[in-house]
Amino acid sequence: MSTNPHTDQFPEQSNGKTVIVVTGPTAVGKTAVAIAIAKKYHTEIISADSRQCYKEMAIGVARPSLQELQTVPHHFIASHAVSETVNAAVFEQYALQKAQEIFKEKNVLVLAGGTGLYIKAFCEGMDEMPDIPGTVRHQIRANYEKYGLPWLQQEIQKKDPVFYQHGEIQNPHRVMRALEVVEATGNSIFDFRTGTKSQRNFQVLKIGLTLPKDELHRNINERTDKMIAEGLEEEVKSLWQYRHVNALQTVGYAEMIDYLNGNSSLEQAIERIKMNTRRYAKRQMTWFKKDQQIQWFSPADFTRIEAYLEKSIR
RNA sequence: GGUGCGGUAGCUCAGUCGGUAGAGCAAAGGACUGAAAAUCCUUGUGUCGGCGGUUCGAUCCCGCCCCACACCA
Repeated sequence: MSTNPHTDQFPEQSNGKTVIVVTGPTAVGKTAVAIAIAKKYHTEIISADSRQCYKEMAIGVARPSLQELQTVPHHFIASHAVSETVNAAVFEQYALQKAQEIFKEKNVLVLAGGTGLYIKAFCEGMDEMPDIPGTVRHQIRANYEKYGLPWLQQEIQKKDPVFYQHGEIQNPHRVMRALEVVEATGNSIFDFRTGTKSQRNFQVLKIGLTLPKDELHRNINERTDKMIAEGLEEEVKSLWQYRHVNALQTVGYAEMIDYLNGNSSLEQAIERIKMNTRRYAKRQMTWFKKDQQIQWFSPADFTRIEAYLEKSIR
């Protein structure tokens, strides 16, 4: 009998290939551990970070250093433009494609990052969803800007009463998504969400990194101060024309934009970056705690991580 | 030293015509399948500065003390 459910993930399909997921809250120390694992297995890293993929954003998203990026090949880092549309589905396709390429030469690869939804999309897949014409999406957003949440709720009640009853109707993002799906297809978004997990032809091992809260907060504070010292303000200024795109709706950027708009002092902006990063880390932990496949380690405990991997990789 | 104004939740403050108190922010918990570093939901007991007094009953009134700020000497 097995004492470890994770090694039994996809017994038939594992095919001798293994994806080592390295995840955990922001500023916990994922980069160093991921690189150490990748070096040990002479393989590559696919980032699972929804912000480090933008080539114009480096300082504020804590992109790995040039030296780190040269040590081990990285993918989905500085790979897209801030003006491009990147989302969980785009990531799934991109990462799966990269994984296939890497698996031609190697038996192991590392997927490292803190975006829980992206990791889930990679490991379990997402349901097939219809393409939404850009005009439909823009029209809905424009109306939301103009008339607010009540308009969205009214529309969804008319067009998708089931969602109105069971969906998150306080959440503008979710209502807009549901609305664009009914408008484009005539069907409720619930009809497309089957929740079936895709079978992958690789074994998945999930390593979660965690630290006591006070240590994590110290890391966050130090890293924020470092970002400022390295020129976050200049980076944000250089992206000024993009300040409204989704990529810039990011901790570190939003607060600096506020400051540059004259809505706060630099000191206030820095404090708010630290605070919002703490909150982000908390939200990440809320997501990860539910994932029973994750094996938790301290980032400093590489010996135990190695031992776990050695006994689990097939 | 004198006068004035304060001392209420981690912070900023409201309030109780005397019946043991409430907002914002912070914080905590949670949700989340095409914006996810986003977005959304839930949660408010604290010697009402200290010690006495009046009162059936004081955080509220009275006295003294401590602390902060301002002004006058």
